[in-house]
Amino acid sequence: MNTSERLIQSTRELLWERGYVGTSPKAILERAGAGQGSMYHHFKGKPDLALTAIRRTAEEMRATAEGVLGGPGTPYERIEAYLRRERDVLRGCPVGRLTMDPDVIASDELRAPVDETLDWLRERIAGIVEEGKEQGGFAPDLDGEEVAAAVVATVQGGYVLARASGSPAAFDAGVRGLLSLLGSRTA
Amino acid sequence: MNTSERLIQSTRELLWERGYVGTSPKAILERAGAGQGSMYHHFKGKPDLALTAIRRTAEEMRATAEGVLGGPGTPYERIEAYLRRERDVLRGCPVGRLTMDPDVIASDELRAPVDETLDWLRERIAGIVEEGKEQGGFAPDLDGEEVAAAVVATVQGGYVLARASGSPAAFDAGVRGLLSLLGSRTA
DNA sequence: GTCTATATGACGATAGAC
DNA sequence: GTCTATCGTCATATAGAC
Repeated sequence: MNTSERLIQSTRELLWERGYVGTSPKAILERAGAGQGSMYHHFKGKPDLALTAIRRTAEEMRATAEGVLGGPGTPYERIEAYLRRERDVLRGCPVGRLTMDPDVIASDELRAPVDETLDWLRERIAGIVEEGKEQGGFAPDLDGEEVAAAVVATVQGGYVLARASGSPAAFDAGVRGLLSLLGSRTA
Repeated sequence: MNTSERLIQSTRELLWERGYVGTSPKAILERAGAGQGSMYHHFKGKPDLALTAIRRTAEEMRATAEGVLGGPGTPYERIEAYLRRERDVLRGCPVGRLTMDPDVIASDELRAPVDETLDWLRERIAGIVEEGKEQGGFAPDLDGEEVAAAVVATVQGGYVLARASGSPAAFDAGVRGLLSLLGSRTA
């Protein structure tokens, strides 16, 4: 892996672990095994490198989600598969956690990939719910966008509960709770 | 308000806006209109002041939630009131946001009030769900703890969606989505 | 391209005057 | 109790050698 790529990967890891405000160029360089000069040769500065890293992470998360949501099964099963997919729960969501970062929220450019990713996810799930309504799997009075927002929020909030308690149990409980409500609205 | 109290209030505001890592003693002092000496006279340092501030915020959040959850109405109505209660959605949750702060998670002492508050909230709501099951308002196959986790997660995750998009709409959609699922399980 | 050296200011804390 | 002065370190970036 070349230096530029190592810088991006190190930044992705640190943004996930410590957020934007908590990540210093120095820490990135140490992890990447590079000197100051390399970073400022390949990138304009910390925001530029972070933007590249965030875009990469966002792309990857989208691909992972699509792998489950676009898989086989009924609409309910695909949403269940998304909710139950294996996660490193205590690490939190590498995209969602950035919404708690003041510098990310203050910058339209840094916030954009976060917004686009979560928006895409909600739309994707909303479409699946609508599909389920047509097929008769989901109750026709459900609103796809609303249920999708609840699904994504349960995941994002599940990370919060898990990290607060230091255990993935609360995440899993929330998922089971939502599925128990959703499952009863299926045929 | 005395200096000690001003320091606590300023810290509470900054922790909400910028988190622990993003809040410097200097910023606290400027907002409180105090000098360095005052802070180190009243508190041992940044972690000590932050702990005091977090405990205060946690207490207040608990009281606010109890005001709604302990109010009148059926179990469903009280949970609905909690979910729909007025919030400054784009500011996020002053307690939940701390779970994304690496230094808070790394310190058992700083994490404790966060954990206790969210845990209390889940237990409180779980009890209301169980109450609803006994009264026949909620379907008997529901698990109180699981539904409670889904309720709290929807709120915490709703903040994430709202902040990502820069609009409270996604929070409201998630709440409506969850209520539409929960409402159909009531008598 | 990558490195080290350097600059400027911020971070978190201490010392000691008043 | 509150203030200013000072400290050693880190954050972010630039300069310029190799």
